[in-house]
Amino acid sequence: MENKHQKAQVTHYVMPDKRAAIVRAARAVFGREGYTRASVDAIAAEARVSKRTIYNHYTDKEQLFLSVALAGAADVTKAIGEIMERHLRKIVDIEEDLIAFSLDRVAAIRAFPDHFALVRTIEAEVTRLPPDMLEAWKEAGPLSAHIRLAPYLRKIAERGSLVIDDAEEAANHLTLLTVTDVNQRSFYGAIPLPQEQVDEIVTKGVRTFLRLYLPPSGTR
Amino acid sequence: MENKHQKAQVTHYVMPDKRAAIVRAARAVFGREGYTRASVDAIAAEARVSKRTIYNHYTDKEQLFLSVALAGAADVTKAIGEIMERHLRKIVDIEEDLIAFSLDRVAAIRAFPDHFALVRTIEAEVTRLPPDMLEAWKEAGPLSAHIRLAPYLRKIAERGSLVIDDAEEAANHLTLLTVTDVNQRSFYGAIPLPQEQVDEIVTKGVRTFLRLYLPPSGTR
DNA sequence: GAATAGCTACACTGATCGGTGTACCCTGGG
DNA sequence: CCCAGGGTACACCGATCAGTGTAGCTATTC
Repeated sequence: MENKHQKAQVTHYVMPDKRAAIVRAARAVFGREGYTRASVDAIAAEARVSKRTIYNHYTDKEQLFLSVALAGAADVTKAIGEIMERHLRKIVDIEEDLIAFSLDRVAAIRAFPDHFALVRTIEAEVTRLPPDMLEAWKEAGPLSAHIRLAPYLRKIAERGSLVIDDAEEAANHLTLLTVTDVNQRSFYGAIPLPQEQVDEIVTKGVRTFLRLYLPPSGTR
Repeated sequence: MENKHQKAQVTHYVMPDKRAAIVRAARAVFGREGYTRASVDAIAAEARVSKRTIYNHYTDKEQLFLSVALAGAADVTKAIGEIMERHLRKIVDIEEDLIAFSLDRVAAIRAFPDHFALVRTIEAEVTRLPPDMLEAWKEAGPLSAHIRLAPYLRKIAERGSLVIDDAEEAANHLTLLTVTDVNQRSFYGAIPLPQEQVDEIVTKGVRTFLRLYLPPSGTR
């Protein structure tokens, strides 16, 4: 236990970014084990931090969990926002761009495996969560992704590439036909789908979406 | 089964359908508390049964859980099969019938609250489940609902009310646009949606489905 | 009326875990 | 040089829980 502060390399007691280490570890352990199974001792070990330190930063196991859940949702929302901006700001080929966007969006889920494992835990614990916390989480996470997609679609429709009257509904449809379908089959990536299957679902999903929203003929 | 030939109220040690009582109680407690939180003592109490009896019927907490999960999936699949048969055998008005079907299908979820609470637990524990058990559960439950819907749609298409080339894909689309949407927003009914909102989602979902699959003009 | 099968009550073990208290240690600042 | 703040190691408490063992009860069957 003392072997770390010996010579050097192990940047241990150096940073007050203990907090960040705790958050990362908690995300991993909560995701891996679920809320009840996850022991604070295990989180402390994974964070290379003493259990006492955790309780100096957080009053509760529950508060730690909620804090981590909210932070993760914000991270993911931000990442997805960037993906939207990257693919949907300028449309070249509507089908290609929507497919590329959706593939990246799906890939984002697999880029945050710990967080989405934790999402499954949240959904399981949903009845035991403080209602205001649940609301806050929904808004920081899943809801915000929806709401932020709509304006992009609206703008694309204004340029004439799509025919949309209810942009939020359209956003919902695109999400259901791609991300939700993949998530449901892969349990948010916990039981991963082969990439080719993901490609197929997303491609077909976007094409189906376009059957709903593509202008009838040659409006450019 | 045997509880009737006794006069008195407390139908306690009368029946060997202890098993049924245990299953019901386990479903409720597992659903309410999640796998880890649920204590075998609590299940025994809820089943009005001694803990020892549970361990005489099931080797394990885990085996009990899996057994209950499989049985519940079968129950729900059967119920949904009946709903399909009731609404989709004979089509009168395709829109009305699909809406009525989907509303009943959504209602079925709220008719088995314990089971779907347990579904959320399964999804959370998915990485800790024996893979063959997960496969068996998927096939007894969610997958089978999909697969059994497709033939109905195919038959409807043969009669000319819909234009479908891939019936399984169409079934998937109908499910995504109605049941999945509702489930996702309500966490499988754990945080219930107001009925009017359910009606709206389902109605719009079916109409969107019909935009995809309704024959172009007057093919009767 | 005896045996059998299923159930119950109850006590117990071993382990885990949330949370706390405490004495000590390291570091940087004045 | 000393002090304060944050970290650590460690021991501890009380509670919960899976699972077992056992002795005794009840009803049915032969």
